[in-house]
Amino acid sequence: MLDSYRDDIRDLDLFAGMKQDSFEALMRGAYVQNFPPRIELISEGDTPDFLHVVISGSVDLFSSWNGRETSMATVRPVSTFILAATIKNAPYLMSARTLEKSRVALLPSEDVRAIFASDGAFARAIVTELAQCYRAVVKNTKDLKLRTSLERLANYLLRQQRHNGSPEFDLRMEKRRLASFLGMTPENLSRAFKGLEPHGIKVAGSRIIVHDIVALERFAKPSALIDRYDS
Amino acid sequence: MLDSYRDDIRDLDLFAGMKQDSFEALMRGAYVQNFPPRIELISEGDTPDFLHVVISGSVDLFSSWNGRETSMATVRPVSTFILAATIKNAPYLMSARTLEKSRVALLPSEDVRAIFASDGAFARAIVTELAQCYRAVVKNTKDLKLRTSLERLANYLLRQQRHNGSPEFDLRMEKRRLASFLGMTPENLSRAFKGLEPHGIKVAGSRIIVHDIVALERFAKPSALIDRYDS
DNA sequence: TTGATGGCTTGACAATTATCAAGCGAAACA
DNA sequence: TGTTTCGCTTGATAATTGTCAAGCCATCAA
Repeated sequence: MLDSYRDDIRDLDLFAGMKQDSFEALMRGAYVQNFPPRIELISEGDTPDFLHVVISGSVDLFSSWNGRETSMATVRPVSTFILAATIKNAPYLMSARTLEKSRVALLPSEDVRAIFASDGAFARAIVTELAQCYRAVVKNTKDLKLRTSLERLANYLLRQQRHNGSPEFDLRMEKRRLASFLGMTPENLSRAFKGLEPHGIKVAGSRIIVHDIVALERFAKPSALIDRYDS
Repeated sequence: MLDSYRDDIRDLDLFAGMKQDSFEALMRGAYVQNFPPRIELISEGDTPDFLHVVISGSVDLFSSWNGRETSMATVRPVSTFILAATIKNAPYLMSARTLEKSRVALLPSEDVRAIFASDGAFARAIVTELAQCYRAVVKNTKDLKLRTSLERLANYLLRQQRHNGSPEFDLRMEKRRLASFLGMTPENLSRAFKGLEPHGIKVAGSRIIVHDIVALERFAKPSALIDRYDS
């Protein structure tokens, strides 16, 4: 594996504090692979062979049931995904596919579990990571259960706006996938954008302009306990 | 603290493997308290002072936003709640209230974090617990996003039926709270029960009779990756 | 017993969201 | 350059879900 990839991985909170021996043991069986867009990396129900680390590109986590499909999350570099399944050695609950050309490091699950068992610092880092993931999913559940789709979109745009720091930004994903992520149909999303125009939003293709943040916040009523990535 | 409570706690997976020293240190600052029904134990947004362990009774975890409220989970003995917030020392994302007269052990958060940092076995047990919780919430999200309310109710009843082992059982919670947990209104739940009558369900008050499991399963299409508590 | 309470149910209606079909328009391709 | 493709949008309609109001019924207390 290229040193630069190795350094990217080492810099992740998950791997930064572990013993050098452990890290090297983990890297020994690891390898990096390049994938074209729209390749399914893992399928829900499968048993985890590898812990995945997205080095570049991006990955969609999604789930299916009864012919329906929903986007659960987007994984962007540099971060891992499907840690919980790897640790528990339990079937994946979500599938993953590349959204674009992506580079992914694959760390054998057995190695991850072995080192988890022997390296206390690694175990503690996993705790922090899982606690973070858990809280993110809880926030998402609150978003889904307590808000209408219009409110979810409004708050999503506020989070993006805050993240970008600018009142004008591009959606970083297809609208159809955003719709799925927010738990609505593409048609409904299209109408929701229209519905936010009286609340300070202008849309031109994938370009979003928040021309009245105060109005948008008045409508969206963002909450730290749902919308903040930290905390 | 009574030895029997101490033993109950020690028997939890979370505490079973830790060093005896660590456990005793944890118990030193811990105490048990009795609460009447409908007492709010913690409020979302607060900073975690204690890790809670329900010894007897039951506790509702719920969240609010903009005057709306939703039930997120029920905690039954013997198990802990709000572990992630305690470990991260981050604000509670959910509130908790007793559903009935309950006995709860309170373990000071600082002690939990200190021992988490020093006892590797405890850290590993926390990983397992958090991974479990994370996966439970992911399943819940899939349930919410991929199913209609009628399908959610049908699958909920199948899970209960499986759990009880009998085709006939009592709902263990108020219908209004079940409705909230399933992400619907009480009125809608009432109609959903009616809607399941053609699919093998009979309802008499809080008594549920699954008189045609095959029909119910044909409608509900349960999935291990959403509906199984294990895996 | 009587009355009050509160959860549950029902009906009527409204809001939200999904579905289906058609058309638009930008990007990709021959 | 023209054609195709595909995501997005729009309109019409249907299904789902929520809201409001009223009534039922079991429980509990006076």
